[in-house]
Amino acid sequence: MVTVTMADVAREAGVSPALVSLAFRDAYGVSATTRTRILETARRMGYQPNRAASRLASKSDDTLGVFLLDLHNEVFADMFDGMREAARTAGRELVLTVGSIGGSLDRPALDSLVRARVSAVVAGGLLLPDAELAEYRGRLALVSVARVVPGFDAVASDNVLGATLAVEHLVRLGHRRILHLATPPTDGYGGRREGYLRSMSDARLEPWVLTCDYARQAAFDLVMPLLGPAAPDREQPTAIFTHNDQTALGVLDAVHAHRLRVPEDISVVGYDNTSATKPPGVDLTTVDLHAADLGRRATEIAVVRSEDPTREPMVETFEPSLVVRASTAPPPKGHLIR
Amino acid sequence: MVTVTMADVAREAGVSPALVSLAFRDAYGVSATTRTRILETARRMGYQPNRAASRLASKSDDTLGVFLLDLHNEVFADMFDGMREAARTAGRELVLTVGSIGGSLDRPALDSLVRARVSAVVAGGLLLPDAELAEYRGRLALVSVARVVPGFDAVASDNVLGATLAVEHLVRLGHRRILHLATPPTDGYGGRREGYLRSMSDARLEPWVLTCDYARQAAFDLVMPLLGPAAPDREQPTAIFTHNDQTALGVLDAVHAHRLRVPEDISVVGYDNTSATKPPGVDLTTVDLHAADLGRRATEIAVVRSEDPTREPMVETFEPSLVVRASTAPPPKGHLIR
DNA sequence: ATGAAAGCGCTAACAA
DNA sequence: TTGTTAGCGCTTTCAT
Repeated sequence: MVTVTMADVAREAGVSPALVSLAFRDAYGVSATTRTRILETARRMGYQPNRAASRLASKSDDTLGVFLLDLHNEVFADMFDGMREAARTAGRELVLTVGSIGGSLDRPALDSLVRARVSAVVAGGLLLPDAELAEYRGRLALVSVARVVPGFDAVASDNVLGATLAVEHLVRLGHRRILHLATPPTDGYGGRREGYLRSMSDARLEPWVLTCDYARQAAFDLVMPLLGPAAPDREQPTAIFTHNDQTALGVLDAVHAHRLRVPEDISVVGYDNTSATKPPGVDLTTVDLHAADLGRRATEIAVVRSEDPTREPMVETFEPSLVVRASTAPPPKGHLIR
Repeated sequence: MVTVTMADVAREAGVSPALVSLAFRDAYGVSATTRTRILETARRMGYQPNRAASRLASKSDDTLGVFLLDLHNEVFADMFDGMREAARTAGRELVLTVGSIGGSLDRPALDSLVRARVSAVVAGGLLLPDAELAEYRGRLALVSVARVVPGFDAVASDNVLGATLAVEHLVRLGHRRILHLATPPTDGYGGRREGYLRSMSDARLEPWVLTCDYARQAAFDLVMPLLGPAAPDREQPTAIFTHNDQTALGVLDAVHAHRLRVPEDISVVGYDNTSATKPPGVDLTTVDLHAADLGRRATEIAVVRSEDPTREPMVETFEPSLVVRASTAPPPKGHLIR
């Protein structure tokens, strides 16, 4: 591979390397004509600055790191859209690392970003416990998206509110046996479960929580046995509220597998409002996390943070909203009378 | 942010920086005891090597770049799974860049990888024309996934075969009016369209091709007017074969919106075998691209390539396979008699 | 407006 | 087995 260096460009353009550097970062003090000549020469030679070298030489670095938990969950694609938009606006580059559903890749991914010496990291879907994340304090400027991590910046969403909106919607429709598929207990993600429990209690209803992995298949496997005709009638939920859309889709899969109808036989509410919930065939009622907005705002904060690493951590909280679609309706008559 | 350097660790461990460097890359010639002491000290201090510095100092770099077209399309998540597995096996780090559906971000993303001076790039879903990619020859070691790019390594899939499998399956079921939703004409992605045209011709059927963007919504919008009762009967397809799963899902959306049934009223075949096609409610017949396998193999080749940038470009071609599910059946009787 | 020179944190000979 | 030294390709004073 032929690699063009700044010195090559300088020689070709008949100037000093320093001037090329200045021209590329359009600093003041380079005459317009020389600048154009330098840039033109560089373009002709296919020169791209060596980022490793510039990062090393300059104290400040303009690239931001991104961590996303799982590419198979579209909510992270939504977040990324927002991040990219904000990065573009701020003129920052983004380097992406990816975790995995179990959370076992959180650490390797973050360490990789530490090694890359990015000026700040925007992280969506971190699963590492607060205590372990604390080890990164002072070593990595981190902005957490959709989860509050003590000691770090965060752009959060009011999950308690989101769950409350969902449950109250179902209660208002007349549901009483509302099952909640909750995340495995992980630091920072308890809000949806908590909001569910609180709203159920407020409505004087008995809570029913099952813990469920993030994957569609996991929800399917978990719910299948609950819906069979074999299951005792009173145990059948009339509505299921899940902690994310993936699992809601898994629930729909199970419902369809039993040849039951949504919402006539059972109502389903998801969380995240990913695009897969929108199509006519799905039409899922869900809580909109506003993932792109969270990602955008978190990135803006990361920019600020990278310019001033010392200021106090800031936490901004967004409000989710309920998107009512066709997957929710009053429960079947038998259940209403009860 | 406190940043620990190699010199810090060396001082603390009472050795020279060079020895720390050796210890970290567990080279021969460092006594076991010193190595453990060094590593232990480093761990205690939270030291992570500065990758910018090591990349600069060493000619060879062990990180691979990844380009993925679009995070909203799960086929790229599948590819990435394979890439990551291979990278892990080879002990390489991965840095990810993301493009966008229109292809307008291909260049910025690739340039970013050039600036990062990664040793090789594995690219899935490149949309840049062959001629423009040619500019990167000699400047970027590129392994293209699922597309052949002249002058570069590639792990391709036999798209002509894939389309043939799909069409022959439909023809065998008795379909005659088979619509194909093809990609916009882009270098390297003509195979599916070509395979469709050839198989239709072989079956003495009239081809019917509409060009359709990659997105689910685009397919929905395109197909909606074709399925309405208002549409002249003879113009209604009995089967639709799409260039990817996203668009197939869009077709299903449109079919459902018209309250038509799959496969009784119309058959649908997708392409990619992403996980969203598998659930009971979807159960889409599709061509399996084996995306993870492609990604894995491409990454293995990238490793080889980065160790020997001079060898001839190699192209490996995988065979797709047809996954028959519930979205295909013989056409409605009326059409059979015709 | 431009150039010279030092140094960022590492690696890679070469010495010891 | 360990230390010394000279860069890697940039940025950044400081001169000119």
